[in-house]
Amino acid sequence: MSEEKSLNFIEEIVEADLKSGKYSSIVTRFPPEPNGYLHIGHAKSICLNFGLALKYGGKTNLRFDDTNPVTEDTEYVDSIKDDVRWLGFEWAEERYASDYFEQLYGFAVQLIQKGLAYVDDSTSEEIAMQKGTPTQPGTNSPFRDRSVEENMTLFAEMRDGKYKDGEKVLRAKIDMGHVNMHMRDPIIYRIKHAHHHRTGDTWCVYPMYDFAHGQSDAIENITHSVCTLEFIPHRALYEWFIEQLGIFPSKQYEFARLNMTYTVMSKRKLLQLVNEGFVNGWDDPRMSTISGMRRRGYTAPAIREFCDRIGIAKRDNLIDVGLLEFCVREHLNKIAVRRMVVFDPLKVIITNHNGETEMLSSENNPEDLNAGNRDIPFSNELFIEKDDFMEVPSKKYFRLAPGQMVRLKSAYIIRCDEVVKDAVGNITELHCTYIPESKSGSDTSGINVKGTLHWVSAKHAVHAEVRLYDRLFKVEDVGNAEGDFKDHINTDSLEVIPNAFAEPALAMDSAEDRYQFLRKGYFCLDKDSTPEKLVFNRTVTLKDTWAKEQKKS
RNA sequence: UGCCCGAUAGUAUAAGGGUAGUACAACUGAUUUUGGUUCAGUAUGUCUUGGUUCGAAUCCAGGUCGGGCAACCA
Repeated sequence: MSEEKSLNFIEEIVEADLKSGKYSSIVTRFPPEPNGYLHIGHAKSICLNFGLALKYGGKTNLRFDDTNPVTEDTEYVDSIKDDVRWLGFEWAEERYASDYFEQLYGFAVQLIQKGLAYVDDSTSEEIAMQKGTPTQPGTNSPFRDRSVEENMTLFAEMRDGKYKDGEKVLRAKIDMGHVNMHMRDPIIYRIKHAHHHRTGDTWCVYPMYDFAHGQSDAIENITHSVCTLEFIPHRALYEWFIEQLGIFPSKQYEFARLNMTYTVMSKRKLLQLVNEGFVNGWDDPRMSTISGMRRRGYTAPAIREFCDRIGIAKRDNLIDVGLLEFCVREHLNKIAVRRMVVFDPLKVIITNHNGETEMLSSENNPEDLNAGNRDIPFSNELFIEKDDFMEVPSKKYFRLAPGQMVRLKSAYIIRCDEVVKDAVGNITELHCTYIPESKSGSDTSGINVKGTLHWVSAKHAVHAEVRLYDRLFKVEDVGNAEGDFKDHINTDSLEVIPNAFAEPALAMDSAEDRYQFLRKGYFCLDKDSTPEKLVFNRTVTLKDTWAKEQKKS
């Protein structure tokens, strides 16, 4: 049991900090802004942050970074909590940056008193001009040298609602010539007469991210504040505030965010897909959201496994969505019960069978014998998949063809004797004979066949709607593709089979079940399903080497 | 043209001065009452140029390439 899994660079830092005695235990946090649903990229961050605390003994807070009331909403808070729990993690404490508004305001006052912050009357355009450019230093605001007393008065008046949105801001007084743009007197408070989802109308001044995040970390004694690469330039500011305020020295570490092929990961783009009707809501099974994946039938262990396999590093990456699908199949193969469902039926008449219903037994899961067996009715009228018959079979085709034999899974071997067609020449049914001695489990026929097909008895079949999903985008790297990302949407990403034929056992299972429809893929019950009308989502297909073989020719 | 971050098979990720490994993907084959699963195997990689060293993916220097940095967003 020497599974010596190598550490990622953040684990190395944590281990070093623990070993050196800098900390005796760690505290991390997952800090979403409640302005959208969580996606698989957040899952990576969740697994990292919660995983660290789990691995090294510590705790993780869930903290909502709710400093911008105009975009945030409790709907998102609720969905985020659901998703984190569903992924299998428990937070030590549920916190909100808005819990700290009074404290944060106090920090701002401290800065003013130290002469390190000032109220600026410049317009946003003027402030942008003052910033300079990455290659040119900025210039001081004409309001930069207001007295402490004047700043105190003005800032208090801002809080009291004396000014309109945008009329004044509070800025940190650092260095307009700094090479780091974020250190050029960043805005730390702005006026927004807006209703906040938690504090209501108590406040009309709100701190900026940079003046809330690090301080919130410090308040919570976060030891390792892990975020994505784009915050690297913010680190200097993060540390500057902590130092000037003399508060707990949380440290920020950055890793590369997840990018995945054939999908988008930004909340802005996901929101657009929802608002403009390209998908049916945040939990549409084609979305990269956690809730979408959940509805699609992805399991939490599979997503956790995926996050574990992709690793943590600092270089930009584009992960093959195939790896996620692999993890999903890997888990589902172990837990899904097998059922037979025919999507595109072709009728088969067994001419030498008397038509009486015969109950056959089949294993629920060959990977897990404890899953038991279920009964399947067999009779003289069956459906098989149209794909599973070829009048003129191609070379390596070993399904049904005139004169050929195949096994029906868990039933009998049949031979195709006659192809029946309508006036136009379409195949309407097949007449076959079955080999009574070839019954599954007690086969004395001595016949060997290469193909095994799934099937259902026509008169016992239950009806179901099946929704087949494909990738939402046609190009691998959507983020770097030419033009608007919506130009690359795959318009065939949803195919609905309104009336598939399923074996009766399927009607008696529960919503939590995961299925493998034999030779078709993994499926789960959709929330639209009712006892009168079953609706299934295809979670992921089975690996299909036959399709690959066909593509070659 | 300033500053910051990065560069290892197709895609990710290890190796922390001493045999370049693992996973997914690809390809061969075996097994199979799912063209699934499982098993065995094959091919493919250190951005570049110098330097240090007995020895460099690793340390140093220059270059190249990719990404980021100027929202009253987070």
